[in-house]
Formats: sequence, structure tokens, C-alpha cells
Amino acid sequence: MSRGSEARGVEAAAAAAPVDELTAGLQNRLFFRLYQAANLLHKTGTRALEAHGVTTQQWAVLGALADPRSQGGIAVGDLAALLMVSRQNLNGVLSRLEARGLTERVVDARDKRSRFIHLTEEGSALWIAIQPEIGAYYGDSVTGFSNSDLIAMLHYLESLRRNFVRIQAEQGDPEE
Amino acid sequence: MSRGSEARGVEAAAAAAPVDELTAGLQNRLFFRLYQAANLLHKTGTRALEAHGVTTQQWAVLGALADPRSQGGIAVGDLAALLMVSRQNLNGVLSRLEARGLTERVVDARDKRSRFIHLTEEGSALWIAIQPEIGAYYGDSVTGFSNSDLIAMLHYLESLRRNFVRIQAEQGDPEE
DNA sequence: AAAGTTGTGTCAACATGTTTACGGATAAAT
DNA sequence: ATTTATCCGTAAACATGTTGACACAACTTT
Repeated sequence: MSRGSEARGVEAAAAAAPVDELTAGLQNRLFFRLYQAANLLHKTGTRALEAHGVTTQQWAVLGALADPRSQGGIAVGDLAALLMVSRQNLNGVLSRLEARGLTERVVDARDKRSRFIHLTEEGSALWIAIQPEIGAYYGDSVTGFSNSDLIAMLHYLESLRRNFVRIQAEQGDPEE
Repeated sequence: MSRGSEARGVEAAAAAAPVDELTAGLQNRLFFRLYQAANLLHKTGTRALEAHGVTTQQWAVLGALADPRSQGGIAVGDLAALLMVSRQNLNGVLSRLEARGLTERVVDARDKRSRFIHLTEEGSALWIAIQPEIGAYYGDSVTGFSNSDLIAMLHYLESLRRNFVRIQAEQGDPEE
């Protein structure tokens, strides 16, 4: 999380550290960049769709609901797990989307405890309408990336995510 | 932001899209993974340092202040720019750190408008004390990554970040 | 049938982020 | 010297995230 450690160097090989200085420096910079990139993703992404009043978090939800795998709706708990977000937080986002008439909660006939979230007509229309803007924003954000670069970075992010999920389980996450 | 588009396929080459389906699908998945990874970073990272009551955002700040380049303090505006965060938000984090006696605001002698933020003795001690935990957490998060992998991913994140910064400027960011 | 488990919704407290806006102090420019 | 610009702090309103705790309905198990 700190800015690099290039300027350290002096006490390089001291105290038999668990990882060497090079690796530690790379890790520090990697996580700091991830932190910066995440902040900028939400800031610039939300601003890119400002005209539609949709935040990055909201299109993550809309996108998940528009996915073919969510045909007929997706349960709240499953959606929260997919987005890696708490149920309480998701509820807030869903409330705002519902207030705009973009999503609905429908009680499952088989298991009446479960609510299936799905897009309304308006939600579907909005999702389709904002695709060009989303595409333009994505394209702009990965300027200079070839498909190979996209695949490589996707792979790294997926590895990182999997490690995070494992850590979360090891930390005894209640939602696991 | 949506879950992949592997299940689309049917209307593949329709409407002369600006980018092909493959690229669009990769971008969708890339940003969704980034969103997930960012959420998990804060959740698992903050929990990893729960015993010290330090959040990921707070160690980003502490790390920046502990950096040799911040010797003698760093101006609030510069720190906000470094963290890619608004001045108003940074103020809140700094207030909490100050309340715990970890950081201080010192008026610059040359430019009395400017406040130099720097670590207190306690802040420095805490930063040093949590290094093992941070290192362990980082190492755990990048399990399976070689140094080459770290460098490659760091490079991709840096490219992405640079694109975000450019977009932010194009969007007419007031803080630019 | 009674007891336990599960899925949701909600409330509260907190930390993090954004935006717009204003005020005060100081520096820089005319 | 007066205007102008810059840096900082603060306030307010909002969206996003966390946690813990409770309540209710409904499914499952005994």
C-alpha cells in the first residue's frame, strides 16, 4: 500500500526477511496501484455514465441481472456472493434501483423465503441503452491493450481474486 | 461490469460494432474482476489488520507518509493526488488518524497556506509494527505469483491507471 | 408438532468515497 | 495596494462498503 521502496536499499539483506526486498517492493507497489486503480474506476466510470445517473456499482448489478445466466432472476444471496458484497449493502443498491423502477423483487414460488431479483422492462431498456457508453469507456480505459494483454491481465486478476476468496474463508467469513 | 458474455455468441457479427465480440467480452470480464478484487482487497485487508484497527485506506496513507520521499511531510493536496482521492475524503481519514495520534498537520514555514502531514512517533512505530502482518497478507494474496508475474501485473495496472488519469483529465476534473 | 436452520429485510454505527459550495488565510500578480 | 489565484478546512447530501444484531417467514429435521 505504500509507494515503492526503490529508495530503501541500504538495509537490504537484514534480519532474514520472509521475502526478499525485490519481491516486497513489487508487492507494495502492486497493491498501491490496485488501490489507485479501484478509486479511479469508480470515479471516472460513474462520471462517464453521469448522464444516465448510473454508478459503477449499479451497472455491475444491472450487468449481472442482464446476463443470460440470470434468466428468470437471481436470489439476493447469490447476487451478493457474485458481486463479493454484503447482503446489507446490496439491499441498499437494490432499493435505489427499485425506486427508479429498474429492478424488481419477486418471491420464488418454490421457496417463498427466496426473492428473485430481475430487471424490469425499463431496466432492460436502460441496460441496452447504455451499452455504447460502457463500451466506449471500457475501450478508452484499456487503450494500448491487445487482446493478449486483456487475457493476461484478466488471468492475473482472477488469480488475485481467488486468493482473496481463500483468505476470506480462512478469516472465517460469516457469509461463506 | 457484467459477468462474461460467453453465452451470447448468436448475434456475433451484427451491426458493425466498434469492437469485436471477443474484445468486448474480455473487457466486460476484466472490469468485473477488477470490481470484485477491489471489494475483496478492502474487506480481507482491513480484517487482516483488524487487531490494530487499521483499514486498507489508512495504511495507504501511513505507507505514503513513511516513504522516504515524504521526509519532512507532504502537503495535503499532493497526498490526495497521490492516493487518487478527493481532498475532502482525505481530510476525514486524516482526522481519524490524528485522533489516534498517528499523524500531525504542520504549517509550512515558507507557504503558510500549506500543511505538511507527517507521521508522529506513534505513527512511525505503528507502521513498523504492522509490517510483518502487511507482508504476510500481501504474500498470501499473491500466492502463485512469480516476480515476473508481479512485474507484469504491475505494468498492466500502471497502464490502466494512466488511462484512468487521462480520462479523468478529459472529463474536466476540477482537481486536475 | 416442536425444534432447528435458512433466506430476507432492516436498523444502527462506522469508514470510505463522490459532489457542490463556502469561508479564511496566504501568496502572487497587476 | 487591490485584485486574483491557491491551499486548506468544513459542511451537506449522497452512494458505497463493513460489521453486528434482531425479526420474520418458511423450509427441514427430528
